[in-house]
Amino acid sequence: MNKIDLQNTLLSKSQFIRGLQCHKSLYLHRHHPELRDEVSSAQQALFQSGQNVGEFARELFPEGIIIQYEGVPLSEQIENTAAAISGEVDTIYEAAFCYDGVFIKADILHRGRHGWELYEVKSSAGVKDIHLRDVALQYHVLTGAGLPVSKVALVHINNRYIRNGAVELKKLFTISDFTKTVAQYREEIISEISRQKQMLCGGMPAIDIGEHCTNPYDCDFMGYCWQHIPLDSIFDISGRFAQRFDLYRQGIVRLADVPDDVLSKPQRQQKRATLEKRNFISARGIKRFLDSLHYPLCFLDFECVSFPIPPYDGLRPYQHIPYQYSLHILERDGAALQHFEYLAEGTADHRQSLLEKLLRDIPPQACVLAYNAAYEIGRLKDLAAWYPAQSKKIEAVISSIRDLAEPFRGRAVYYYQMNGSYSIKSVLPALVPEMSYDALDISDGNMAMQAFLQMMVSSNLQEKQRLKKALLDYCRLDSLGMVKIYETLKK
DNA sequence: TAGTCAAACTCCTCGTGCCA
DNA sequence: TGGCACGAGGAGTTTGACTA
Repeated sequence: MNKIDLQNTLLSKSQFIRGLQCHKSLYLHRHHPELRDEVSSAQQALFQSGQNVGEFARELFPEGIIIQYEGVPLSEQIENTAAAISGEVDTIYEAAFCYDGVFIKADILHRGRHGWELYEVKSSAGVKDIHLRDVALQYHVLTGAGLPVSKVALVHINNRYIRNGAVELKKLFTISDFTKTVAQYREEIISEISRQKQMLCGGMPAIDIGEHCTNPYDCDFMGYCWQHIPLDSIFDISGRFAQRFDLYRQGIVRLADVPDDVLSKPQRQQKRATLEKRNFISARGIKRFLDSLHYPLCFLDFECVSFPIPPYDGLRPYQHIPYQYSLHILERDGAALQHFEYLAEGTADHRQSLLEKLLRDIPPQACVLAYNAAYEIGRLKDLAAWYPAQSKKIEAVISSIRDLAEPFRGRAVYYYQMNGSYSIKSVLPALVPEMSYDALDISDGNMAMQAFLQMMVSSNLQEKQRLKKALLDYCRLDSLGMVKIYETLKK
């Protein structure tokens, strides 16, 4: 979008939504965009996936024209939209309008029997309150600009749809009619636009941090607004802690000042461990867990990818598809560690070959350890449903799975460096400081998913090899990290 | 973005004790 | 015996943390 044009436009739709969440965020976005937090690559990937859904949904109303916006001034986009409306065109994608100082782009605009129908596409699996305000704003602008609007609808993913053959758009997407609902928001939208315009003409609004910083979205300026929060604050307390902001407003910010009686038992443990820099270890709890294991021990970690639009038959939207695993095997105490792995290559459906290799790699009668095993169990159950002929073998693996996170979730082991978290990304550096994700190109599952997608589409052989190595390194570290955690527990 | 799980929370039922 | 208050315990719901 043209920057100069944006400055001339008082509000864009995304800015209005931002302002609904917090006026200060909108003010900073307009006057101090340099203070924005860095957007992670994983967030960018998610944003891009949302865009793809929007483009895919256009096929619900095919043969429309698109209002180009790359490098095109806003005024020209609006003129092109007006020309399309007055012509013979029945469907317009990215139609541009401006009214009341607000600029919007409508995902899909379709000429219906009784007027124009507005379809806003969301990649989520359901309708959220913020979506209604989004379309209410668009309705306000469209009708204000003189367009007769007969229908306002939200198009979102139907996550119960199961692909069977070519994607059936009418089943993949749910279209919910909110024509009557948006009218109820009219007064609210008009007064909010006025409030936001007034605010932008003045100084920065004095809005303190609060629940609005993360609801409905994480604010881009948290790094700026939250800089006065010290290390070891009430915001580091993990788990449910509804009084967080009540205490903050009473001036209680430091973890040390939080009264014990408002904390749960694990939270009190976290507070004590953090303040006294001490670890809590229950030898009995560890023994109970270790006694439930037996050799050969398999340490399994899956990496998965998911798409809003299912790429293969039998898949639901956003269902996780395993594309990689790393498996370390310890045959007996003191034996050499064996390693097996699988990484899909190319765009073909690789689920069956992954499953077959996995079932070959896991020895019979093994005890399989996974970290937060519910995730691995879920993927194995999916594989059993996709390939019923293998379901007995898969069920046997599932019944042998033990969760390595158990001693940490149950707080039999708590290191103060874990900061209330029991994820492997917190536990491993605390227990085994020499093992770190920092040195890797890929340091979490989202990055791995993005790298895998890049690897699939990249035509550069060198880049493919680099991504392949990074993916294998990352997944190997997860399962090897589990081995190290197990060894530390044994000590 | 979704799904899963466990913990925390809420709500309800039931038992107990007290009093009139 | 009935009415009320209170607490314990269970069931159901919500939330947060986790995975990708």
